[in-house]
Amino acid sequence: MDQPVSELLRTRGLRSTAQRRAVLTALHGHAHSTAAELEHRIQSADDGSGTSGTSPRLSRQGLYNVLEDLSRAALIRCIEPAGSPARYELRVGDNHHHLVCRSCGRIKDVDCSVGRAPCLEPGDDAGFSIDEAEITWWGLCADCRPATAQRPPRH
Amino acid sequence: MDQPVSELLRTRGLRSTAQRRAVLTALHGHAHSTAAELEHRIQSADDGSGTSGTSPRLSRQGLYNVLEDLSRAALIRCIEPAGSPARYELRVGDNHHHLVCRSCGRIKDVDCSVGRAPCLEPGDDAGFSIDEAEITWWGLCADCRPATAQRPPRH
DNA sequence: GGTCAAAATTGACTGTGTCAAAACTGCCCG
DNA sequence: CGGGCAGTTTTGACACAGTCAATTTTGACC
Repeated sequence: MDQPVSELLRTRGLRSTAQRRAVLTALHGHAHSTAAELEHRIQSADDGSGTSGTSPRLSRQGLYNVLEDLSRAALIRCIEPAGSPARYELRVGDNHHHLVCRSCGRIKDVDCSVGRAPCLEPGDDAGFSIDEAEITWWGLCADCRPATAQRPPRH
Repeated sequence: MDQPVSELLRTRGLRSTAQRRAVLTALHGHAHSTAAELEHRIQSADDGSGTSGTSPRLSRQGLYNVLEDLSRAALIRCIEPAGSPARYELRVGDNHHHLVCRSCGRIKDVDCSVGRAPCLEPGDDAGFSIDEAEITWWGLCADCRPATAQRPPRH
């Protein structure tokens, strides 16, 4: 089960190391993890696969190195919502966007209707050559919204 | 010349203090300043107005308090582009967006064609009640773009 | 299996921002 | 026009996220 991950790494010109495999598998099913969350998930448990893949030791610096290498290889993507440490996800290359709850910080992916970056053009590009439009929607998720606002007020 | 600022503060329910006036005036002509930049600008010089307004002492904590108070009063706005400390600006309430240079960090305002938040709706709001769409365009400014890319390639 | 560049670890360190308690000061009131 | 006090600011310690540089370890090719 680790074989595909190893090959994925090598096809991107990266060595297959236990640390890199661990970060990639730790991200499965845990989109938008912070570095600290990944660190805990990797250090305090095996990778949950039940197979031979036990977790390696992983230093903080090592984690940051891995995250940068994987980002540069476009195997993961990093987002930095205001007020949050950097978060990482496996969804890459589809130029999707994010919905963030102002209260609990929950993050939801939002498909990009255009699909490729930049999906949106500014009215005036001020001479920039733009390669990406990053969109973050802010609001309250269903759980955090006060009951009185669950339905839009009718005035 | 300080009178209007004082009144502005009071009309928003905030006391007019030397520190708050200094932050507001330090932001004039210096949009997208970081807290550190404001701190230096206020501590190391008078306010540049040439009038009686000399700068007060301002502690770091005091600066952060002021920035939070002014933000809550909607007198300033805070943005946090990925990879940058928080930045502050006086343009408020027009739901404008930002263009950021990946190389030098230069930030340009981009008018919002819709004008009021949220100017954009996600395809699926996942049950959130959305109040703002924050858009950041990423690219290279004219100064940072390599010469060969100054004109779009013609293939 | 040997070799060596690539990758990981170690430990100190920086920048940005926060907490809590004490001191100060605008501004209202008499 | 001076007292009083809630609202502000200062002080100093601290936390968090991330970075730097030097050393050690390791993956993968021969």
